Amino acid sequence: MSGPKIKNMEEFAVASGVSRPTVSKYFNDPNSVRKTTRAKIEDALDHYDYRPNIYAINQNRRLTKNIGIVLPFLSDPFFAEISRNIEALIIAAGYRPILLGSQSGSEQEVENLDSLRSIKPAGVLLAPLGRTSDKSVIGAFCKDVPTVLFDSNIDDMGEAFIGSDNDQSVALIIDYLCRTGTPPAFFEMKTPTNPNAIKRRTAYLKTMERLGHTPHLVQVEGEGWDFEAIGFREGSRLISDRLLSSDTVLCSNDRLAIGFLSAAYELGLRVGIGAGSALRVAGHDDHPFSRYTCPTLTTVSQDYQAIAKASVETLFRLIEAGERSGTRDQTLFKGTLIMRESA
Amino acid sequence: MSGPKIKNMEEFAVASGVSRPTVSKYFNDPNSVRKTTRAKIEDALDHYDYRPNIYAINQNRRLTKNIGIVLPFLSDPFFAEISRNIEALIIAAGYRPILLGSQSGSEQEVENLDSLRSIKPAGVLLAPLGRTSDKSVIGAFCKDVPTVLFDSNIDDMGEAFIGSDNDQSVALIIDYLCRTGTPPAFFEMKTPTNPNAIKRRTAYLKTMERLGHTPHLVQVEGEGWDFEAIGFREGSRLISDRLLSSDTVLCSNDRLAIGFLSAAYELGLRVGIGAGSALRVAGHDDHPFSRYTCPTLTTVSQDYQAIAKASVETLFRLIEAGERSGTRDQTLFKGTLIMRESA
DNA sequence: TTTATATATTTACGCGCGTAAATTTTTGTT
DNA sequence: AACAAAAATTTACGCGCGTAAATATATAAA
Repeated sequence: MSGPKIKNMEEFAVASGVSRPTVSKYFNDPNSVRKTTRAKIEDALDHYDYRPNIYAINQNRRLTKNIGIVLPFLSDPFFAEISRNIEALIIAAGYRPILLGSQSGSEQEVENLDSLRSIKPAGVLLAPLGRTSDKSVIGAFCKDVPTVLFDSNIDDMGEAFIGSDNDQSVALIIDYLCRTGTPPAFFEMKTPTNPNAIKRRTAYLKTMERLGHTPHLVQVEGEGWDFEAIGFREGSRLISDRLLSSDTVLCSNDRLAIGFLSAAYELGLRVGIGAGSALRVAGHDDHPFSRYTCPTLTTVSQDYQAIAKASVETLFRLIEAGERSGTRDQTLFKGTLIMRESA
Repeated sequence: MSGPKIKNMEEFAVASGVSRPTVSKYFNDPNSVRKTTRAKIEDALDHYDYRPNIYAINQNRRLTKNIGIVLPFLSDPFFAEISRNIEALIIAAGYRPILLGSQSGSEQEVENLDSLRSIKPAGVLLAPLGRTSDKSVIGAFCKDVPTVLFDSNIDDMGEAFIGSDNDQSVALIIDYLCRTGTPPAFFEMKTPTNPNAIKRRTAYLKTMERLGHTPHLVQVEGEGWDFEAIGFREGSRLISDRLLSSDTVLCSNDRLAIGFLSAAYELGLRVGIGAGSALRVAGHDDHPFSRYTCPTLTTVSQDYQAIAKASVETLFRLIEAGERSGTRDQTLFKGTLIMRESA
């Protein structure tokens, strides 16, 4: 790590006793050069610490080693967890993750794709905003850049979709709730922010019908990503005004449930499965915090790791194939029932 | 947005009827060209949609428009919130934020700085791991790249430090707790992961001494960033085994407190300020979730927005000055007492 | 050893843009 | 209308690297 400063690949080639094109080849893929040559280069590498100029590399390669990751909202623990997993896998594969969040809406989503385009990424992992996404822009982008959609599907866009099976997971928890008590009402936002909400609503209606129960949607006002606040505010209102038609509430996601539970606690309403409880509350996602609510939250887990792993692997398969497959795979992971104290 | 495809600045210059160097000047700073020229360019801009190649630009500029942001842990809600604020400010200033997390330790922190270096950033905002950071590497980095430290200080490194005043905030909440009940024990990890923990411990000891109370440190085992789990596990143990010497517990941060509260709830121990409560629990940070715990968490807030704003502004002042100031500013924001139900 | 094959070297060009210097054109002032 | 100042143009070079083609050398099999 000492020696005179190395300015560029030319100088480094001289220092290592190898020609520049060969050095270039090495950095492109260390295994593409002979063992003895590799040794020379790597020997020089820990004498002179040199790194090829990233911009010069990317300017001349048609494809970079950049992988774009576009998420609806970086601060949501679900997406934070997903992105952590995805980033680790991308780095392990020798690529560079570029993480972008579309928090302020579809304009920013478009802007994110635009700025990714100018970065010439090898591929992109996109969790679209969903309902509010600009479909035509996303469609055009997917045509130009190998893109795998995850978390939230948009029909026929991207080369594949990886997500969780909302039909299955919602049916699973409804089934459980019905077996152990009153059929649940469904607590959600009227115009939901998070991508899977509509799917879950539909799944709720379908499952209730199948089981022969009358569905009951509780659709509350609220916008943005501050779900706990919405769950708390609207939960308080529903409880105080006795607007709940069932003693069992299934929330569209755990963050709403967290707010709801907090409201119930504050109003002295006892939540849980035990005798003496007036209300059961369940969620969806197995959010990192759902095991620390009071009472702990019964929910359906999404398999974060599996979704991350499958998404990354699918994208790399796509990149390495170098061509579009023609078909569009959909992989849906099943949810698992997480039985805790709240329902 | 139509017309024939534009490949490079040369072609775009022809299309807009302006010379290439002038176009280059425009993209560098739109206000540096005459109004009529700017009009021509911007006119062409929405006919031909062209964006300069980012890699070619950055290769030739000694300084890019990239700003690095290095955080200890991206999934921690505190850092998620901080980064959201910082990113918005950087984009608003016409720069490009590059967000990196050092979750797996000091090696990754070093790697992050290394990879930032190769990106020729105009400046870097660094929230170091703290105790475990490799000081010599960080010191060398700060010499080469304009760097502002925030959240966690390392003596004499970087051009400035922005953080919160742990002495003040810890004193504030201890003062409150003492006025309203028993002096608090201090609940923390024996070898803390998060950067400010040691400062808070010291502040606790100092304040207790000043107030004439015997301090009581409750230092528990645990590693990593899963603070809620540690708070829950160790909280359960302390409560079950009656190891708490005080009926008031101040947690080193809100996430530990969240786990602790959950443990207390599960064990049927009533937490709060009201009569009939056996324990008071307080936290530190005003974590986004602390208002939804049961009971809601009394804590000291850190001014996320102020820290983000001051950090970014300090960095830009540094960048625009173009030189090192010689002095090293420290800005410490005061905490505010957030009185809720838990203490 | 000879021979076929794999790998390295030499040479040369191009990527898209920043930027400097000299020159020409435009602008605003008197 | 004349002039100085400001801005645009022309010309030319360089950044650090990818990559292609022709050639030379090293390796492994015969």
